[in-house]
Amino acid sequence: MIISYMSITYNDSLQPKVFGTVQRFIEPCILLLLSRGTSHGYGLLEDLEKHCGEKVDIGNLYRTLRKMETNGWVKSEWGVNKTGRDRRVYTITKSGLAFLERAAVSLTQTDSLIHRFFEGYKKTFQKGTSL
Amino acid sequence: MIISYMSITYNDSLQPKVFGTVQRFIEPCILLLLSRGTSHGYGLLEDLEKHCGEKVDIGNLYRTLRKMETNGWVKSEWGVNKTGRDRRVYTITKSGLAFLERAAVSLTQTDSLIHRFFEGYKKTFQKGTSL
DNA sequence: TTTAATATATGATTATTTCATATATGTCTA
DNA sequence: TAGACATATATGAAATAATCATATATTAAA
Repeated sequence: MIISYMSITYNDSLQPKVFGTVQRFIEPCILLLLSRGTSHGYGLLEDLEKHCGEKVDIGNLYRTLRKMETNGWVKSEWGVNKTGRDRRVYTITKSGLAFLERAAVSLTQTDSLIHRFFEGYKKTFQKGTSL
Repeated sequence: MIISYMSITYNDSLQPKVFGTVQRFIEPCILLLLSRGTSHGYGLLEDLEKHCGEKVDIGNLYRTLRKMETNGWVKSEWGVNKTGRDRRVYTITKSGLAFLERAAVSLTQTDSLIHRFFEGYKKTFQKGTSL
């Protein structure tokens, strides 16, 4: 999932490149959405972009869903779709809910780490510095 | 840098494994420390663990410093050390300060993304749910 | 009929992190 | 003085994660 800051990359390209994402942040996001009701890959894509305000790599999304099923956090089955092609519909499992809970706790730590950075940053740069 | 949440991994191992870190978070952290004064790799290791409260992979730290030098965010030179072996001493550059600023802005976005997740999470789970 | 939207998926590559290991210097202690 | 330990820098190899490109199928609309 694309979040966070822009920068030049390490490679030769002069193109600015997005980086600084929270690794595997998409997983708790998916689980949160599925905890409200079953959904399918493409539907999750739209919800993730709406709720997170960020672009999601569609290939990554489908691959992640399969991996999450391997982990036992979700289960899927083909659902008939009258208005289009059939969809693989995902449901959250008990194990998935438990992971979501752990992820939330852990993201609190991530959050406080970022805030610790901000505190230090403000302390250093807030008062009339040249930069 | 080790932060964030624990989980089982995708592979066969049953060992819990740390994941969910903010990618390349160590870079703005290093730059913040260097903006306060020059330092060397091992010294930064200690400061990062003290200020961030987290373990840092030493190999990753040294490699990152070299990459940051390639990017022009820091410059280094060998400094004589009377009490031990010589150290490679790093100084932040103007370009490094500029990147630090951009990173801070970007981390604000990361932060608000995590908070948006928390809001949704609380809305779904706060009121007397079974889980 | 061809374009677009919906829908799922994988191959290949790149990026990033972690784990293991190698090297060097200085201090302390048995 | 030999060995252990802390300090100090660094790279090889592997694992992990994300991105980019592409393939396929279905339906609606132009």
